[in-house]
Amino acid sequence: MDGPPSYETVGRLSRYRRLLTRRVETGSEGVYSHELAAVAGVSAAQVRRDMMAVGANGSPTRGYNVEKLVECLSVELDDPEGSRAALVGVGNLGRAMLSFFQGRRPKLSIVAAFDREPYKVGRVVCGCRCYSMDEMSQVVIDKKITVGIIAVPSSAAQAVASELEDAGVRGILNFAPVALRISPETFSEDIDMTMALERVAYFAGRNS
Amino acid sequence: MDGPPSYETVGRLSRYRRLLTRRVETGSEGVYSHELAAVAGVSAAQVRRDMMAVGANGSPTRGYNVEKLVECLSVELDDPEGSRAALVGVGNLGRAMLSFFQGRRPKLSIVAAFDREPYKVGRVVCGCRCYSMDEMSQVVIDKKITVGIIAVPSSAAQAVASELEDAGVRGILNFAPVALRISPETFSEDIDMTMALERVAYFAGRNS
DNA sequence: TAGATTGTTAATCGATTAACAATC
DNA sequence: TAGATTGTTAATCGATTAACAATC
Repeated sequence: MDGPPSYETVGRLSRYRRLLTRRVETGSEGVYSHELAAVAGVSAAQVRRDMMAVGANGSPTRGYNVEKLVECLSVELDDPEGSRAALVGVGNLGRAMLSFFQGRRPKLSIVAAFDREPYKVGRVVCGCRCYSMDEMSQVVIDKKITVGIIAVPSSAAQAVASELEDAGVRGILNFAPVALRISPETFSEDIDMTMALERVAYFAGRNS
Repeated sequence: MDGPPSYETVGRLSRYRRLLTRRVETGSEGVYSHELAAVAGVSAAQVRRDMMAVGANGSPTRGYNVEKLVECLSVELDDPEGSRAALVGVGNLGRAMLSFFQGRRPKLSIVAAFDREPYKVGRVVCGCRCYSMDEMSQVVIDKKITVGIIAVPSSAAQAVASELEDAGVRGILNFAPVALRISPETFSEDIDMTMALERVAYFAGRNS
């Protein structure tokens, strides 16, 4: 395993960090790969491999030092200058994202929200100011926003994605069930909840 | 490719169906693998392979008949008796799920919602009745619910999962960022939005 | 017919797991 | 020391892609 961590690896690193952060609070010192594996729902070999990827090392007798590990994971995951995200679409889903993220991570925060509805503009939702769609490009530029969250109806998603990209956004989390046409330099991840629910329904009971 | 369709395949099948349903409305007759591939964001070879999995076949001159294809996909994806889902946790995310699903699919519907808050109980949200948590097991049994959506805080997720399982649920869509301990007969899919956003931030601009 | 596409197998690719010497 | 765990390589596994004969 050389080269940068893969898509899957980064997801697990994020998960490990959250789990370990809880563990720091309970005051535990060390953690073995099989312990972290159990709470994360992966194999112990996978954990050790991922630890290699971030250059963390442990001791055969004490396992990995929890605090050091959180530090290692943060060095890998966080941009030292921090990342700022914009939310586009302040519907139920958008508000869910805002409340999930409410000051969770010091190095990653949602610093602006945008909505088409005039009555939402100017309001502060979950600690985040809501701007009009017209202000989007300017705010994204001014606040040096590099991450966009698309939580608008499918019909509007492509236009929003293009505008975000033009304003400098280089990573998009897209909840609209459409394939975005974006430049290969921009990373995008799609979360399609309808698809996920259909899949769960499909497999429900089928693996019995 | 034999055996049942994989996790990834089922996801794509669901996506294909949605895309094709739109296409039926516009009245197109046939679709080539490369066309469907383009809108779905996958390769043409992948589409043809997936078509094999559902036993659909096309013509070298006209491609796949769109209506037939939707039918084939539905035969594979839908339970003939329909599937009923329960939503647990009527917060922002829960309401987002309800509004996404509002009578979208005839064979898959959210037929009950549950929440701890007394003021939500008895109300109808997005066409779905909200019950108290105490009624959960009974309603799940009575309505023959087989799919559960967990949109409650992490601290409550495991208890909800266990109770759903005991009441007969065999598929769980879990939005809480915890690894659920459930029986191997129950299928579960996790959607971890915080992890997804951290991952997007990580890769933003890094693949340039 | 000529040409593009389908259906299917073999090759490739990447991620996960197994195995085990080195270590504490 | 004896025993469990780490760090790392090789083996496995599964999914995607390439290739191409068959087809319309």
